Amino acid sequence: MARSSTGLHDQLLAAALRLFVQHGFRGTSLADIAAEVGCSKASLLYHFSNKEAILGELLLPVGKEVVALDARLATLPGEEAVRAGVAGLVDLTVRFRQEIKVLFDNMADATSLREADIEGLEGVGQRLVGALAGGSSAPLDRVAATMALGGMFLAGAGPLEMDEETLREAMTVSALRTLGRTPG
Amino acid sequence: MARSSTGLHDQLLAAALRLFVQHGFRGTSLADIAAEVGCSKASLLYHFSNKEAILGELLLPVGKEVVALDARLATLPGEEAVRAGVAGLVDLTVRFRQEIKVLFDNMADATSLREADIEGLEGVGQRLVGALAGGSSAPLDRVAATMALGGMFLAGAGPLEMDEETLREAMTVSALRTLGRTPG
DNA sequence: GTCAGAACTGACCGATCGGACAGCTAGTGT
DNA sequence: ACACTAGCTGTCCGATCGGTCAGTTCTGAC
Repeated sequence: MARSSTGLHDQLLAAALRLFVQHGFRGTSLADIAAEVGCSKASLLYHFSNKEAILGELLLPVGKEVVALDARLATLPGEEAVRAGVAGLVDLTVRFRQEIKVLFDNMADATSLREADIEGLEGVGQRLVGALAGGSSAPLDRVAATMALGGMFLAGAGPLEMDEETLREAMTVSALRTLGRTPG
Repeated sequence: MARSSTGLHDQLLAAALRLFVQHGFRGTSLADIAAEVGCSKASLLYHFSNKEAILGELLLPVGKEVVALDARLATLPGEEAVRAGVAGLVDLTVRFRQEIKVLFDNMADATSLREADIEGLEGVGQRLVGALAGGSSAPLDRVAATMALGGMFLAGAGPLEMDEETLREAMTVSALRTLGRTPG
Protein backbone atom coordinates (compact mmCIF):
# COMPACT_ATOMS: atom_id res chain seq x y z
CA MET A 1 0.00 0.00 0.00
CA ALA A 2 2.46 2.61 1.18
CA ARG A 3 4.99 2.90 -1.61
CA SER A 4 8.16 4.42 -0.23
CA SER A 5 11.32 5.13 -2.13
CA THR A 6 13.29 2.17 -0.80
CA GLY A 7 13.99 -0.76 -3.10
CA LEU A 8 11.22 -3.18 -3.83
CA HIS A 9 13.21 -6.06 -2.43
CA ASP A 10 13.36 -4.49 1.01
CA GLN A 11 9.76 -3.37 0.82
CA LEU A 12 8.67 -6.93 0.14
CA LEU A 13 10.84 -8.20 2.97
CA ALA A 14 9.32 -5.71 5.41
CA ALA A 15 5.79 -6.51 4.28
CA ALA A 16 6.43 -10.22 4.59
CA LEU A 17 7.75 -9.80 8.12
CA ARG A 18 4.70 -7.76 9.07
CA LEU A 19 2.30 -10.33 7.64
CA PHE A 20 4.20 -13.34 9.01
CA VAL A 21 4.00 -11.81 12.49
CA GLN A 22 0.28 -11.25 12.15
CA HIS A 23 -0.92 -14.35 10.32
CA GLY A 24 2.00 -16.76 10.40
CA PHE A 25 4.03 -18.16 7.53
CA ARG A 26 1.40 -20.55 6.24
CA GLY A 27 -1.33 -18.02 6.87
CA THR A 28 0.29 -15.55 4.53
CA SER A 29 0.12 -16.09 0.77
CA LEU A 30 2.52 -14.73 -1.81
CA ALA A 31 -0.40 -12.72 -3.18
CA ASP A 32 -0.92 -11.14 0.24
CA ILE A 33 2.67 -9.96 0.40
CA ALA A 34 2.65 -8.66 -3.15
CA ALA A 35 -0.65 -6.86 -2.58
CA GLU A 36 0.69 -5.15 0.53
CA VAL A 37 3.43 -3.42 -1.45
CA GLY A 38 1.30 -3.05 -4.57
CA CYS A 39 3.24 -5.20 -6.98
CA SER A 40 2.45 -8.45 -8.72
CA LYS A 41 3.01 -11.90 -7.31
CA ALA A 42 5.27 -12.65 -10.26
CA SER A 43 7.41 -9.67 -9.34
CA LEU A 44 7.70 -10.98 -5.81
CA LEU A 45 8.95 -14.28 -7.19
CA TYR A 46 11.43 -12.39 -9.32
CA HIS A 47 13.10 -11.05 -6.17
CA PHE A 48 12.85 -14.28 -4.16
CA SER A 49 13.30 -17.71 -5.67
CA ASN A 50 10.46 -19.11 -3.58
CA LYS A 51 8.42 -18.58 -0.44
CA GLU A 52 10.87 -20.24 1.89
CA ALA A 53 13.62 -17.96 0.63
CA ILE A 54 11.71 -15.00 2.04
CA LEU A 55 11.52 -16.64 5.45
CA GLY A 56 15.17 -17.53 5.17
CA GLU A 57 16.29 -14.02 4.36
CA LEU A 58 14.16 -12.74 7.22
CA LEU A 59 15.59 -15.16 9.75
CA LEU A 60 19.18 -15.29 8.57
CA PRO A 61 20.44 -12.25 10.53
CA VAL A 62 18.95 -13.52 13.79
CA GLY A 63 20.23 -17.00 13.18
CA LYS A 64 23.74 -15.77 12.64
CA GLU A 65 23.69 -13.73 15.82
CA VAL A 66 22.30 -16.61 17.84
CA VAL A 67 25.06 -18.86 16.59
CA ALA A 68 27.62 -16.16 17.36
CA LEU A 69 26.26 -15.79 20.89
CA ASP A 70 26.34 -19.53 21.35
CA ALA A 71 29.96 -19.67 20.27
CA ARG A 72 30.92 -16.79 22.53
CA LEU A 73 29.26 -18.42 25.55
CA ALA A 74 31.12 -21.65 24.93
CA THR A 75 34.41 -19.89 25.69
CA LEU A 76 33.24 -18.53 29.04
CA PRO A 77 33.34 -20.23 32.44
CA GLY A 78 29.94 -21.20 33.89
CA GLU A 79 29.11 -18.23 36.03
CA GLU A 80 30.19 -15.65 33.49
CA ALA A 81 28.32 -17.51 30.76
CA VAL A 82 25.11 -17.07 32.72
CA ARG A 83 25.46 -13.29 32.90
CA ALA A 84 26.68 -13.00 29.33
CA GLY A 85 23.93 -15.33 28.14
CA VAL A 86 21.23 -13.24 29.77
CA ALA A 87 22.72 -10.02 28.45
CA GLY A 88 23.08 -11.43 24.96
CA LEU A 89 19.61 -12.91 24.83
CA VAL A 90 17.99 -9.76 26.15
CA ASP A 91 19.80 -7.85 23.45
CA LEU A 92 18.73 -10.27 20.75
CA THR A 93 15.09 -10.48 21.80
CA VAL A 94 14.76 -6.72 21.97
CA ARG A 95 16.53 -6.05 18.69
CA PHE A 96 14.76 -8.80 16.78
CA ARG A 97 11.35 -8.77 18.41
CA GLN A 98 9.36 -9.53 15.30
CA GLU A 99 11.80 -11.97 13.76
CA ILE A 100 11.87 -14.05 16.91
CA LYS A 101 8.11 -14.10 17.09
CA VAL A 102 8.03 -15.36 13.52
CA LEU A 103 10.64 -17.97 14.33
CA PHE A 104 8.64 -19.18 17.31
CA ASP A 105 5.29 -19.26 15.59
CA ASN A 106 6.65 -21.11 12.60
CA MET A 107 9.33 -23.41 13.97
CA ALA A 108 7.86 -26.29 11.99
CA ASP A 109 8.26 -24.41 8.72
CA ALA A 110 11.62 -22.88 9.57
CA THR A 111 13.21 -26.17 10.57
CA SER A 112 14.21 -27.08 7.05
CA LEU A 113 16.27 -23.97 6.41
CA ARG A 114 17.55 -23.68 9.93
CA GLU A 115 19.63 -26.75 9.34
CA ALA A 116 20.43 -25.89 5.77
CA ASP A 117 21.42 -22.24 5.76
CA ILE A 118 23.29 -21.71 8.97
CA GLU A 119 26.03 -23.91 10.23
CA GLY A 120 26.04 -24.78 13.90
CA LEU A 121 22.39 -24.06 14.58
CA GLU A 122 21.47 -27.61 15.46
CA GLY A 123 20.99 -28.01 19.17
CA VAL A 124 21.71 -24.36 19.82
CA GLY A 125 18.59 -24.18 21.99
CA GLN A 126 19.84 -26.97 24.21
CA ARG A 127 23.26 -25.35 24.51
CA LEU A 128 21.75 -21.98 25.41
CA VAL A 129 19.70 -23.64 28.12
CA GLY A 130 22.87 -25.31 29.31
CA ALA A 131 24.68 -21.99 29.45
CA LEU A 132 21.86 -20.29 31.35
CA ALA A 133 21.85 -23.22 33.75
CA GLY A 134 25.50 -22.47 34.48
CA GLY A 135 26.48 -25.86 33.18
CA SER A 136 24.44 -27.56 35.87
CA SER A 137 22.30 -30.51 34.96
CA ALA A 138 20.17 -30.37 38.09
CA PRO A 139 16.45 -30.40 37.17
CA LEU A 140 15.77 -27.11 38.93
CA ASP A 141 18.56 -25.34 37.06
CA ARG A 142 17.51 -26.78 33.72
CA VAL A 143 13.89 -25.82 34.24
CA ALA A 144 14.85 -22.36 35.44
CA ALA A 145 17.03 -21.88 32.37
CA THR A 146 14.26 -23.02 30.05
CA MET A 147 11.81 -20.68 31.73
CA ALA A 148 14.22 -17.76 31.59
CA LEU A 149 14.74 -18.38 27.88
CA GLY A 150 11.01 -18.67 27.21
CA GLY A 151 10.28 -15.65 29.33
CA MET A 152 12.70 -13.48 27.42
CA PHE A 153 11.34 -14.59 24.08
CA LEU A 154 7.74 -14.00 25.07
CA ALA A 155 8.52 -10.69 26.71
CA GLY A 156 10.26 -9.58 23.54
CA ALA A 157 7.52 -10.85 21.26
CA GLY A 158 4.69 -9.65 23.47
CA PRO A 159 2.90 -6.35 23.23
CA LEU A 160 4.79 -4.67 26.04
CA GLU A 161 4.55 -0.94 25.67
CA MET A 162 7.47 0.79 27.29
CA ASP A 163 10.70 2.41 26.22
CA GLU A 164 13.39 0.01 25.15
CA GLU A 165 15.84 0.79 27.93
CA THR A 166 13.27 0.08 30.65
CA LEU A 167 12.35 -3.17 28.92
CA ARG A 168 15.96 -4.31 28.71
CA GLU A 169 16.58 -3.52 32.34
CA ALA A 170 13.43 -5.29 33.52
CA MET A 171 14.10 -8.34 31.37
CA THR A 172 17.66 -8.63 32.63
CA VAL A 173 16.64 -8.36 36.27
CA SER A 174 13.78 -10.84 35.86
CA ALA A 175 15.86 -13.36 33.95
CA LEU A 176 18.64 -13.28 36.52
CA ARG A 177 16.05 -13.69 39.26
CA THR A 178 14.62 -16.70 37.47
CA LEU A 179 18.10 -18.20 37.40
CA GLY A 180 18.55 -17.55 41.11
CA ARG A 181 21.00 -14.70 40.64
CA THR A 182 20.76 -11.18 41.95
CA PRO A 183 21.55 -8.35 39.55
CA GLY A 184 25.02 -6.86 39.53
CA MET B 1 -2.24 -46.53 12.15
CA ALA B 2 -2.74 -47.96 15.61
CA ARG B 3 -6.41 -48.86 15.81
CA SER B 4 -7.41 -49.19 19.43
CA SER B 5 -10.82 -50.03 20.78
CA THR B 6 -11.76 -46.48 21.81
CA GLY B 7 -14.38 -44.60 19.83
CA LEU B 8 -13.41 -43.17 16.47
CA HIS B 9 -14.26 -39.67 17.63
CA ASP B 10 -11.67 -39.78 20.41
CA GLN B 11 -9.14 -41.48 18.16
CA LEU B 12 -9.46 -38.68 15.63
CA LEU B 13 -9.15 -36.09 18.37
CA ALA B 14 -5.99 -37.68 19.71
CA ALA B 15 -4.48 -38.00 16.24
CA ALA B 16 -5.31 -34.39 15.45
CA LEU B 17 -3.66 -33.22 18.67
CA ARG B 18 -0.55 -35.22 17.86
CA LEU B 19 -0.33 -33.84 14.34
CA PHE B 20 -1.18 -30.27 15.34
CA VAL B 21 1.66 -30.36 17.88
CA GLN B 22 4.08 -31.63 15.27
CA HIS B 23 3.12 -29.71 12.14
CA GLY B 24 0.75 -27.00 13.32
CA PHE B 25 -2.90 -26.48 12.48
CA ARG B 26 -2.40 -25.24 8.94
CA GLY B 27 0.36 -27.76 8.37
CA THR B 28 -2.03 -30.62 9.06
CA SER B 29 -4.64 -31.58 6.49
CA LEU B 30 -7.89 -33.39 7.16
CA ALA B 31 -6.54 -36.22 5.04
CA ASP B 32 -3.49 -36.46 7.31
CA ILE B 33 -5.66 -36.87 10.40
CA ALA B 34 -7.94 -39.40 8.75
CA ALA B 35 -4.97 -41.37 7.45
CA GLU B 36 -3.40 -41.53 10.90
CA VAL B 37 -6.38 -43.39 12.32
CA GLY B 38 -7.09 -45.27 9.11
CA CYS B 39 -10.49 -43.88 8.23
CA SER B 40 -11.70 -41.71 5.38
CA LYS B 41 -11.66 -37.95 5.29
CA ALA B 42 -15.43 -38.03 4.84
CA SER B 43 -15.76 -40.01 8.03
CA LEU B 44 -13.68 -37.41 9.84
CA LEU B 45 -16.06 -34.72 8.62
CA TYR B 46 -18.95 -36.81 9.86
CA HIS B 47 -17.65 -36.55 13.41
CA PHE B 48 -16.58 -32.89 13.18
CA SER B 49 -18.50 -30.29 11.29
CA ASN B 50 -15.30 -28.71 9.99
CA LYS B 51 -11.59 -28.37 10.63
CA GLU B 52 -11.91 -25.55 13.13
CA ALA B 53 -14.34 -27.63 15.17
CA ILE B 54 -11.53 -30.11 15.81
CA LEU B 55 -9.26 -27.37 17.08
CA GLY B 56 -12.13 -26.03 19.15
CA GLU B 57 -12.91 -29.35 20.79
CA LEU B 58 -9.20 -29.78 21.50
CA LEU B 59 -8.80 -26.37 23.10
CA LEU B 60 -12.14 -26.11 24.86
CA PRO B 61 -11.13 -27.91 28.09
CA VAL B 62 -8.01 -25.76 28.50
CA GLY B 63 -9.91 -22.63 27.69
CA LYS B 64 -12.52 -23.38 30.31
CA GLU B 65 -9.92 -23.99 32.97
CA VAL B 66 -8.03 -20.85 32.09
CA VAL B 67 -11.20 -18.82 32.40
CA ALA B 68 -11.98 -20.53 35.70
CA LEU B 69 -8.50 -19.74 37.01
CA ASP B 70 -8.86 -16.16 35.89
CA ALA B 71 -12.17 -15.83 37.72
CA ARG B 72 -10.75 -17.42 40.86
CA LEU B 73 -7.76 -15.06 40.89
CA ALA B 74 -10.04 -12.04 40.57
CA THR B 75 -11.51 -12.80 44.00
CA LEU B 76 -8.11 -12.93 45.71
CA PRO B 77 -6.10 -10.05 47.18
CA GLY B 78 -2.89 -9.20 45.31
CA GLU B 79 -0.30 -11.22 47.16
CA GLU B 80 -2.42 -14.34 47.38
CA ALA B 81 -3.34 -14.02 43.73
CA VAL B 82 0.35 -14.21 42.81
CA ARG B 83 0.84 -17.50 44.64
CA ALA B 84 -2.44 -18.94 43.45
CA GLY B 85 -1.74 -17.76 39.92
CA VAL B 86 1.61 -19.48 39.82
CA ALA B 87 0.21 -22.65 41.32
CA GLY B 88 -2.72 -22.66 38.92
CA LEU B 89 -0.65 -21.96 35.84
CA VAL B 90 1.93 -24.58 36.73
CA ASP B 91 -0.90 -27.05 37.11
CA LEU B 92 -2.44 -26.08 33.78
CA THR B 93 0.78 -26.08 31.81
CA VAL B 94 1.76 -29.48 33.11
CA ARG B 95 -1.64 -31.06 32.63
CA PHE B 96 -2.22 -29.61 29.18
CA ARG B 97 1.30 -29.59 27.77
CA GLN B 98 0.35 -30.45 24.22
CA GLU B 99 -2.83 -28.40 24.05
CA ILE B 100 -1.01 -25.29 25.21
CA LYS B 101 1.71 -25.82 22.65
CA VAL B 102 -0.96 -26.06 19.98
CA LEU B 103 -2.62 -22.93 21.29
CA PHE B 104 0.66 -21.05 21.22
CA ASP B 105 1.75 -22.20 17.80
CA ASN B 106 -1.62 -21.42 16.26
CA MET B 107 -2.88 -18.36 18.07
CA ALA B 108 -3.72 -16.73 14.75
CA ASP B 109 -6.00 -19.61 13.79
CA ALA B 110 -7.47 -20.11 17.24
CA THR B 111 -8.42 -16.47 17.64
CA SER B 112 -11.72 -16.85 15.92
CA LEU B 113 -13.05 -19.55 18.21
CA ARG B 114 -11.41 -18.19 21.30
CA GLU B 115 -13.81 -15.31 21.18
CA ALA B 116 -16.72 -17.36 19.98
CA ASP B 117 -16.81 -20.51 22.07
CA ILE B 118 -15.77 -19.44 25.50
CA GLU B 119 -17.15 -16.50 27.33
CA GLY B 120 -14.72 -14.30 29.20
CA LEU B 121 -11.61 -15.34 27.32
CA GLU B 122 -10.95 -11.94 25.80
CA GLY B 123 -8.11 -10.21 27.55
CA VAL B 124 -7.52 -13.15 29.86
CA GLY B 125 -3.82 -13.01 29.06
CA GLN B 126 -3.59 -9.42 30.19
CA ARG B 127 -5.50 -10.19 33.38
CA LEU B 128 -3.25 -13.15 34.18
CA VAL B 129 -0.21 -10.94 33.73
CA GLY B 130 -1.87 -8.43 36.02
CA ALA B 131 -2.48 -11.08 38.66
CA LEU B 132 1.09 -12.37 38.49
CA ALA B 133 2.28 -8.79 38.79
CA GLY B 134 0.39 -8.57 42.06
CA GLY B 135 -1.76 -5.82 40.63
CA SER B 136 1.25 -3.60 40.18
CA SER B 137 1.60 -1.62 36.99
CA ALA B 138 5.30 -0.91 37.46
CA PRO B 139 7.23 -1.87 34.30
CA LEU B 140 9.48 -4.30 36.15
CA ASP B 141 6.54 -6.15 37.67
CA ARG B 142 4.69 -6.31 34.35
CA VAL B 143 7.74 -7.59 32.51
CA ALA B 144 8.49 -10.12 35.25
CA ALA B 145 4.90 -11.35 35.12
CA THR B 146 5.01 -11.68 31.34
CA MET B 147 8.28 -13.57 31.55
CA ALA B 148 7.00 -15.86 34.27
CA LEU B 149 3.96 -16.65 32.15
CA GLY B 150 6.01 -17.27 29.04
CA GLY B 151 8.52 -19.31 30.97
CA MET B 152 5.86 -21.61 32.36
CA PHE B 153 4.30 -22.12 28.94
CA LEU B 154 7.60 -22.88 27.27
CA ALA B 155 8.75 -25.13 30.09
CA GLY B 156 5.51 -27.06 29.80
CA ALA B 157 5.61 -27.25 26.03
CA GLY B 158 9.31 -27.96 25.84
CA PRO B 159 10.95 -31.35 25.73
CA LEU B 160 11.90 -31.44 29.39
CA GLU B 161 12.44 -35.01 30.45
CA MET B 162 11.84 -35.48 34.14
CA ASP B 163 9.13 -36.81 36.37
CA GLU B 164 6.10 -34.61 36.69
CA GLU B 165 6.48 -33.84 40.37
CA THR B 166 10.00 -32.54 39.95
CA LEU B 167 8.91 -30.43 37.01
CA ARG B 168 6.05 -28.86 38.96
CA GLU B 169 8.30 -28.07 41.89
CA ALA B 170 11.00 -26.55 39.71
CA MET B 171 8.52 -24.49 37.71
CA THR B 172 6.89 -23.15 40.84
CA VAL B 173 10.17 -22.15 42.41
CA SER B 174 11.46 -20.56 39.22
CA ALA B 175 8.25 -18.65 38.54
CA LEU B 176 8.13 -17.27 42.08
CA ARG B 177 11.77 -16.27 41.76
CA THR B 178 11.02 -14.47 38.52
CA LEU B 179 8.30 -12.56 40.32
CA GLY B 180 10.71 -11.63 43.12
CA ARG B 181 9.15 -13.99 45.65
CA THR B 182 10.84 -16.72 47.63
CA PRO B 183 9.08 -20.07 47.84
CA GLY B 184 6.91 -20.83 50.83
C1' DG C 1 19.06 5.84 -31.45
C1' DT C 2 19.76 1.34 -30.15
C1' DC C 3 20.78 -2.44 -27.79
C1' DA C 4 21.27 -5.51 -23.64
C1' DG C 5 19.86 -6.72 -19.57
C1' DA C 6 17.34 -5.84 -15.41
C1' DA C 7 12.75 -5.18 -13.57
C1' DC C 8 8.27 -6.33 -13.89
C1' DT C 9 3.77 -8.36 -15.28
C1' DG C 10 -0.65 -11.10 -16.81
C1' DA C 11 -2.00 -15.40 -17.79
C1' DC C 12 -1.76 -19.85 -16.83
C1' DC C 13 -0.86 -24.56 -14.50
C1' DG C 14 -0.74 -28.53 -11.33
C1' DA C 15 -1.33 -29.68 -6.75
C1' DT C 16 -3.63 -29.48 -2.57
C1' DC C 17 -7.09 -28.47 0.54
C1' DG C 18 -11.63 -28.02 2.92
C1' DG C 19 -15.91 -29.38 2.30
C1' DA C 20 -20.52 -31.26 0.05
C1' DC C 21 -23.26 -35.08 -1.27
C1' DA C 22 -25.39 -39.34 -2.42
C1' DG C 23 -25.13 -43.76 -1.32
C1' DC C 24 -23.61 -48.12 1.18
C1' DT C 25 -23.79 -51.07 5.39
C1' DA C 26 -24.82 -52.90 9.86
C1' DG C 27 -27.57 -52.74 13.77
C1' DT C 28 -32.06 -51.98 16.18
C1' DG C 29 -36.86 -51.63 17.09
C1' DT C 30 -41.41 -53.31 15.65
C1' DA D 1 -39.67 -58.82 6.94
C1' DC D 2 -39.54 -54.11 7.04
C1' DA D 3 -38.25 -49.33 7.99
C1' DC D 4 -35.30 -46.34 10.13
C1' DT D 5 -30.99 -44.57 11.67
C1' DA D 6 -26.04 -43.98 12.90
C1' DG D 7 -21.68 -44.68 11.09
C1' DC D 8 -18.96 -44.56 7.33
C1' DT D 9 -17.13 -44.00 2.52
C1' DG D 10 -15.93 -42.78 -2.66
C1' DT D 11 -16.26 -39.23 -5.51
C1' DC D 12 -16.59 -34.90 -6.92
C1' DC D 13 -16.15 -29.66 -6.67
C1' DG D 14 -14.67 -24.79 -6.07
C1' DA D 15 -11.19 -22.20 -4.11
C1' DT D 16 -6.60 -21.23 -3.11
C1' DC D 17 -1.85 -21.53 -3.34
C1' DG D 18 3.03 -21.77 -4.94
C1' DG D 19 5.35 -21.47 -8.93
C1' DT D 20 6.32 -21.06 -14.25
C1' DC D 21 6.71 -18.67 -18.52
C1' DA D 22 6.49 -15.75 -22.42
C1' DG D 23 6.37 -11.34 -23.13
C1' DT D 24 6.47 -6.18 -21.99
C1' DT D 25 8.52 -1.96 -20.05
C1' DC D 26 12.17 0.48 -18.10
C1' DT D 27 16.99 2.10 -17.83
C1' DG D 28 21.61 3.00 -18.45
C1' DA D 29 25.83 2.33 -21.56
C1' DC D 30 27.64 3.23 -25.90
